[in-house]
Amino acid sequence: MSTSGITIKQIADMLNISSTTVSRVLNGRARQYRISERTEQLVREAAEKHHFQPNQIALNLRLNKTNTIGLVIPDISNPFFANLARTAETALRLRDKMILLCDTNDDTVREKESLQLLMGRKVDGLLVAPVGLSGSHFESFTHIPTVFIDRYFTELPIPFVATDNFQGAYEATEYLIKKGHRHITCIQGLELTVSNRERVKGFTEAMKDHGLPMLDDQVVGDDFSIANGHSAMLKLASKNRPTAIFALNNQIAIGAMQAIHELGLRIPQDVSIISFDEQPYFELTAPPVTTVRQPVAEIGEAAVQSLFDLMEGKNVVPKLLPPALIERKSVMGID
Amino acid sequence: MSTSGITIKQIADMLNISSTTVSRVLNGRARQYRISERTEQLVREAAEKHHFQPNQIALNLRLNKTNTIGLVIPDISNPFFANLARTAETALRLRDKMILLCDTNDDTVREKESLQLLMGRKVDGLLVAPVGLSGSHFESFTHIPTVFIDRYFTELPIPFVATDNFQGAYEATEYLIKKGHRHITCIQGLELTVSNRERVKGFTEAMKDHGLPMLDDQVVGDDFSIANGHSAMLKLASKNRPTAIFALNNQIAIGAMQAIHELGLRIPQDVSIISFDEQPYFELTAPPVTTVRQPVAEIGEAAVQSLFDLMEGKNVVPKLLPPALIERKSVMGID
DNA sequence: TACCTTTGCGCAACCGATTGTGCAAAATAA
DNA sequence: TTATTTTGCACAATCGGTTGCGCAAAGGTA
Repeated sequence: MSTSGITIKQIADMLNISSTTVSRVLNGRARQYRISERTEQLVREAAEKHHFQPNQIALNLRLNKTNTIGLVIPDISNPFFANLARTAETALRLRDKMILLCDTNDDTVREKESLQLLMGRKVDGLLVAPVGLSGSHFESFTHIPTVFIDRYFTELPIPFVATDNFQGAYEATEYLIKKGHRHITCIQGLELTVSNRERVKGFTEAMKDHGLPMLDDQVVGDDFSIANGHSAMLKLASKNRPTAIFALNNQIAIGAMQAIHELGLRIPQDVSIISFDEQPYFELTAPPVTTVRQPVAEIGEAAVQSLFDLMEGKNVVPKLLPPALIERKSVMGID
Repeated sequence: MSTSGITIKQIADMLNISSTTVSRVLNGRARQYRISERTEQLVREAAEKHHFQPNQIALNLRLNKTNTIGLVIPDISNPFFANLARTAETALRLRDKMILLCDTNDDTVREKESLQLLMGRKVDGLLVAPVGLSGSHFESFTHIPTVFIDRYFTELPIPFVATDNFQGAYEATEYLIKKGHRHITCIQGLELTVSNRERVKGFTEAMKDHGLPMLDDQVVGDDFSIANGHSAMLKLASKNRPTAIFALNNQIAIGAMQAIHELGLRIPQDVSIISFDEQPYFELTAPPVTTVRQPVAEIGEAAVQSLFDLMEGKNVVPKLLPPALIERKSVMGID
């Protein structure tokens, strides 16, 4: 019935005491400020009876602290980020923080906008998977504790927690090469992201280390979507089809596989595929997909931990967590 | 460099004017309050120069409005809810609202806790996929605009937007029956949710309408997780194995299929399967899975629209959106 | 009785904005 | 010149809490 909860002042008026006293009782400072036991009782009962809930907004303003963390990610519908969000939510809940969610759609404008909005809302900290390669617009944010997740900028003094994308991509590529593949195409995601760049680097480095020439069109595609995987694969098949595809995330892999099926090609006989981002269903596809697993839960938890360390003024070092190759049936050995 | 953004008062002091004037200029009320053009210019320049961003917390308190919506869902890592979250985020961003995200893990305690927290933060509205069958704890929340998504309580005067779960389940079951299946087992999710109950109802109703007896253990399982699908399927296979499985969401389907594979059984020759919740990868599994598609984007958008109608005092009617059966290869015809 | 200590609590400022009202100075009219 | 209107802006309350400090009344001591 109460329109919006009772206030401390209303309780005070009911009991004919000051709001100061009510506040002190409800904050457990009754003893400290010599509030009589009788008054304390009365206050507690009234608060209980009317389901008193302190107005966080007022608290935020007074204490200059919102107990809120901004989570800025490119795509919550991408299971990788959804899982990250979940572990972060859980970890933050344990620490009495809530999440303001921003989905940037990997759009720089939307990202900047989101950061502005979160600043205005005075979040206590930021967890962000940034778009772009330079991160120049983060320099004006150095005063608010920020931890990058999944993507980062090494030239900025902002800690990050991410998969060792280079290593993961290198191993995946090496795996393909050792299986005898020479003509491998990498379908990449958004070029303007560090995770993509590192993966591409791992790919090219492995190719080079094994003496394989990098051809034109050996890295194709332009974002982390299913649609991109799909269209890139269609194009690839129409030309000089590679024997193996390295999909730089789970969405791209789905799209590529859809295209392969549509074309009536078989995996892995006609084309092999390996994907970044392990997902439960990769075990069930036809055939099960060999993937590079990212330690999602570890990333989420470590990021939250780092953020809290940062907020407490501790020194925080960036973390690159090791990926793991999960071998299944989507890559054929050739000779 | 600024520790946390400049305030209206600081601008006022710099220009030797009052914060009132600054506020009025920045709110475009200069003309209305007869601020001179010169003063207006000075204020605008100062604001621009120092990247003035109004403190939303102060605004919230003063205007009694937070431009924040609470999104309360059971599991953000479930792609169904992740997609819902994404469409909601986009729709809300267009309307200048942000999302406070709560993942309840389908736990009543966590849900209540989340609602309390969101109340304290004075969200302008609530989008929630509730746990439980009765929703009694929502009665004390009637004063804050709320729209249920995916799940709901018809006895409460709170509008909802959801799939017509009964119809979807009925059609799926009927499809199995028409394919000749007689021994069908339904692996359900959390019994204490309306969506689950409606789906189970659709299942049993279809069975009854087609004169098929309901046996013991014809509905098994207890939550919407992969683990549940997996363990339920293992148990089912060890006894009197049904010819078809109806998985009540995508996660359960994944788990069940994993189990089927582990057991060395074939889909659909040994056991057919049909799932709720269309997902892109269901097209790629071995075999592609026949599913009931929920109109996720429509639900998300309609829910946000309903919430705004509610906040504007309009009359809002509950919406049950039609599902669609997507036929693939995971159900075998038998005779 | 006079003085000191303890008890119990309230006053008022503050956080950063918005907003109704008031009021001097300047401009205009009579 | 005087009265009136217009211009240009500031004061102070308000939102709902927290917190440093002050102070009267009660109790204790000499």
